[in-house]
Amino acid sequence: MSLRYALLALLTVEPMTGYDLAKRFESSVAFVWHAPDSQIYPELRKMAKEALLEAEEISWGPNGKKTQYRITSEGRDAFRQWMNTPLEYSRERDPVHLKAAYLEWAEPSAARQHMQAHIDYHTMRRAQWTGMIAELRGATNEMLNKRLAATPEQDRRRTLEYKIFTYEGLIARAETEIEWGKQGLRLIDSFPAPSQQGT
Amino acid sequence: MSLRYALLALLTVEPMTGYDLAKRFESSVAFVWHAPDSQIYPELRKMAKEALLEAEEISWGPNGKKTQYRITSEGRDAFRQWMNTPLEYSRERDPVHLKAAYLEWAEPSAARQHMQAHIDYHTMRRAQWTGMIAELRGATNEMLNKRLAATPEQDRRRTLEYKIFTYEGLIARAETEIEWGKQGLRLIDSFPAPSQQGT
DNA sequence: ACACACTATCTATAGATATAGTTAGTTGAC
DNA sequence: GTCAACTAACTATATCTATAGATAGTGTGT
Repeated sequence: MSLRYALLALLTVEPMTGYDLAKRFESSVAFVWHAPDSQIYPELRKMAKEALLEAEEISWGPNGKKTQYRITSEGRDAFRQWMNTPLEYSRERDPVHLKAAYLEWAEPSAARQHMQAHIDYHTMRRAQWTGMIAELRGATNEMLNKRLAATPEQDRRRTLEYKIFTYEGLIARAETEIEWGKQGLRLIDSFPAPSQQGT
Repeated sequence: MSLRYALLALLTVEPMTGYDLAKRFESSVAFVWHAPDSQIYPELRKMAKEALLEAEEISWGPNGKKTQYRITSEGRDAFRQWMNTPLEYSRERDPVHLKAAYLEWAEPSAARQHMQAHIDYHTMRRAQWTGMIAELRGATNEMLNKRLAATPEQDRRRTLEYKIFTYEGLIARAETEIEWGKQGLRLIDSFPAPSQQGT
């Protein structure tokens, strides 16, 4: 349901093709949303049909062409309206904690690996976010610069600060997960070798 | 993909009907997984066909009957194997942070409401987990007591500690989110009333 | 001239998930 | 006794998501 709003968000900066958007979804926006191109292309067509986007055929080389999508004012309205609508907190789906709750079923080495993987994953993500904040603060982020160029001067600080705030939240979350993972490793190591269990 | 393992996890304690499981999914396991009964019943039938579960017809009242599912040794093996398999960290899908990144599009009152809802939601969850830990420590949790009764004495501490550890992780996460939400409120309030933007 | 990586798009399929019903028996309260 | 609330289970539909692969043009280097 949020895919379309993630697309709208990106298209508020500048018109893009499905391919451009798919690439963004692999990198910059991937921090909060992921979607494969096979989901993006149909959604764009659907949104164009609903007049949230305007499709424009652009020729590319002698025989090639591509479709660029530009957000319409309806699209902007829809996005703004979504932004003003409260989120529903949907039901949890958390395989990591599901496994953690039954860790006595795993062999200690596997249990350690789960925790280590958790630590590694969130360490990697923390590094990503930290890098993003540096980019934002150093004004070296291309998307943000384009966005700021199209933003009234008095709103630029808010735009920047909200993005930094978002990444800070993600960093804080990653750090919490890393700490939890370390605590898990200590807990696993505190137990003596287990008997065969769960039969 | 994890639905079946969540079901297996519950069925390692005792045989249950689809209805029992659906109820658990609304309460105790809901902390990590949610599924409606319309997903649970077919999955149980599928698992029975794959010999992970054994279905048994039980009469209930004069005319009623129900189907109770009991985990088989193949089911236990499958669960144990899953527990020993590393998790794939799949792509993110995080509407909260998606919105946060574009908060300048929301009216300040709506932005505040987002953050307040975030704080409220995680405050509620924290209270739930805290209560669960109290139940676990006080040995007043029915499922856990049944589970422990079927666990060899020397493994009971591990079983208990892993569950507490899981909830502690969820509490830590909730607290991080609450802090982030508060920080968000402060940030929103630090800005002067915005001009109409994003046109 | 050809190989290769990249850009651009689309299709098919399977599986997961959400929402909303329908049917029918049981149990307890009034 | 009958109504309501609960137990039990199933079905249908729509949407979302993942995975995989097909097709075809572009641009660069050799």
